[in-house]
Amino acid sequence: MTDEPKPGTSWLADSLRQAGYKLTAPRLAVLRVLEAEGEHLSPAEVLERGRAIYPTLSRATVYRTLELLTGLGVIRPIYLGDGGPCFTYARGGHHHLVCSACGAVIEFNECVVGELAQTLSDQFGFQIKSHLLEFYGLCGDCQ
Amino acid sequence: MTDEPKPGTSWLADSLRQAGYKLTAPRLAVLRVLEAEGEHLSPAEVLERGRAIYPTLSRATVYRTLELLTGLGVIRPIYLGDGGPCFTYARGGHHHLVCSACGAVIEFNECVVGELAQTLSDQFGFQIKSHLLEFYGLCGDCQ
DNA sequence: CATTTAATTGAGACAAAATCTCAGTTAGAT
DNA sequence: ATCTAACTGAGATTTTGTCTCAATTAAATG
Ligand SMILES: [Zn+2]
Ligand SMILES: [Zn+2]
Ligand SMILES: [Zn+2]
Ligand SMILES: [Zn+2]
Repeated sequence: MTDEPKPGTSWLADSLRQAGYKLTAPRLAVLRVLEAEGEHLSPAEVLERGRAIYPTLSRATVYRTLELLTGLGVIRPIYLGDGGPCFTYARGGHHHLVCSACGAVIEFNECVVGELAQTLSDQFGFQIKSHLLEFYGLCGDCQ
Repeated sequence: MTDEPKPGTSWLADSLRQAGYKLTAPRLAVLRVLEAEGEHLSPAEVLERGRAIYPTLSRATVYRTLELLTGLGVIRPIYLGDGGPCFTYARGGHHHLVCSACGAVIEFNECVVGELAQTLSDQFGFQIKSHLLEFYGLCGDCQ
């Protein structure tokens, strides 16, 4: 028989477990939501989708779990200019062009911060896990 | 007689006027607050300080004015990890090291995105006015 | 497997932040 | 001076986030 895909085997779940937290059903629901679409999810969206998996999931647990994962540095909040915060994986980089006028967000891939990250790491004794590079301005349509 | 320093003569005021908006007393109060300390101001702080200048300033007007200036691309919201958004001038760059665990924010000055900005500008037809570069990780104390 | 215990939970009260409505006011054009 | 669309404050309303507490539960232990 092949190994059954145990629940709680993922980067996020491992992070929680290694930090000594319990892997409860409500938490696993939140993790599954984040893993299914780990980009730009607002707390409200996490709650809504999480309840599709675990119907009694409470708002408080969503906030508590997001806070927990943020503190562990595996996800992090960002603002996209359209209102409240949303959460994304805190791994590697996120690169956006954001239009001040219409709110459009374009993602790009070129990244130029590798060396700087190393320099800052040394200079400030900071252990860098991820970064966000955003340019603000006007998109073609809005100029 | 020398020219009296007319109200409504500033980068922010000029932006509003040129876009065809009225320069009202409540708006000027908000502008004065932003100009006095144009960094990292939350809407609540803007309201509080604005009322020291124009006592009946309303919360709604603060939000409306911040939204207006954001749409014009002269200020913009950023998230510092400590709660809600705050607003800063949308001119030049902002550079932060943010600790995921304790929320500490360190500012740095080295900037490496000039060329990339030009490239993206050309590639996407985007008119870039400002940028935000943030590194996330653990500060020396929290490692 | 049964017991134990501290971590975690949901519900709902609560607080804070943001949005909306509308009658009255005003900047700026004419 | 007049006019009018833009703008305003007050307060109702909605949305978002926090807190408390009794009940539940994961996981360690024997
Ligand atoms: Zn646009
Ligand atoms: Zn990058
Ligand atoms: Zn720290
Ligand atoms: Zn820069």
